[in-house]
Amino acid sequence: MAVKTEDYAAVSFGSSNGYYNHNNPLLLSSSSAFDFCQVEKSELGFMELLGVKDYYTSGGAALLDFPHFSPKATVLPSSPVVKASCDGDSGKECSEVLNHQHHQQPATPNSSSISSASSEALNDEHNKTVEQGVDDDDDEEHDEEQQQKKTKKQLKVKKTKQKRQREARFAFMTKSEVDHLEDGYRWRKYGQKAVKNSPFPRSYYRCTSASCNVKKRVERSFTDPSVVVTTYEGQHSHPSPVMPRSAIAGSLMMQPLSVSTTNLDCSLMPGNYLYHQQQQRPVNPLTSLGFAYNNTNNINSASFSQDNGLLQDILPSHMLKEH
DNA sequence: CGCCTTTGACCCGCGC
DNA sequence: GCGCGGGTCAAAGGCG
Repeated sequence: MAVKTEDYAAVSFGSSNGYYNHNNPLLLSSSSAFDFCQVEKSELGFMELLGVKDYYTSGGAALLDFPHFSPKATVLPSSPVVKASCDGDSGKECSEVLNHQHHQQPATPNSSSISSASSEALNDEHNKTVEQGVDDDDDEEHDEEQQQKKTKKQLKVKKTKQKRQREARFAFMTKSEVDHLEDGYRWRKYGQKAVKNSPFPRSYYRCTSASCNVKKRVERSFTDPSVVVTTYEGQHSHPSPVMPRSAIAGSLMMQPLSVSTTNLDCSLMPGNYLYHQQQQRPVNPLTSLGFAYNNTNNINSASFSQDNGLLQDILPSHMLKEH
């Protein structure tokens, strides 16, 4: 099956400890974005695939400058990272796909694709209210109305589907106790489906922001129930609504462990998640992983020094001792 | 009351 | 044409 390279930018990453398997059917079939993708091992780092020059890996784990994963989530690591080669043409690397997509769809908050999507949605809403405004007791006309509604609904579905195919998708595997990871955005669940050959259902979420068309799917790996596969689709047209001040303070406290992260190409990131980071605070991979972000976990400098929490999962012990 | 989840129904694409 | 699986809708209900 042929897939246009601009349609999908599927990125997955696995680990040296068995999460990635070249022949793993889960990785290829659990998300429809991967149905068409041939996954290959690559020497590229995950952040590199996304256009990030500086990143930090250690001991098979990576500190990704990524949306605020909940502290209970471990981002499954960087190396070896997989690249998705689409279109059955093994010569095409994922980085090319991403760049291609970047050129085609500049991820400015007011990109044409986003504004057209929202205007279409508005038009649909308008049509709906116009239809509902016609209150007729005649059964025949009522049936006709129902028919029209049905037809328009179908058209709407078709339109959204056409649009959907152009959205880039990014899939991530995280080791997490909770299915729905905190990533700094607000989501509304709009569906849940059983996944074939899996005891775990797949959940469908949509960004609650009015004009934002970003969706994500969350499912648990049936081969390893501790692994959650999250697939983002689309790009946020707004900054993250969840950015408490404690995150900023926390990022400063964490600075001894921070690494420089420069030359970031935000447009390549799922959900444009670096938007607020560049605007509001220094980039810090640790805060991005949620250490300083989620104040419900009361992670502060004191508790940090005593209990490293997720850091123990991510950082090798010798690194923790250094601080 | 607003926001969110749940869940059955529905639509669509695809393979046989 | 039919069945299956993926994705979405929307009414109903829960919760703070």
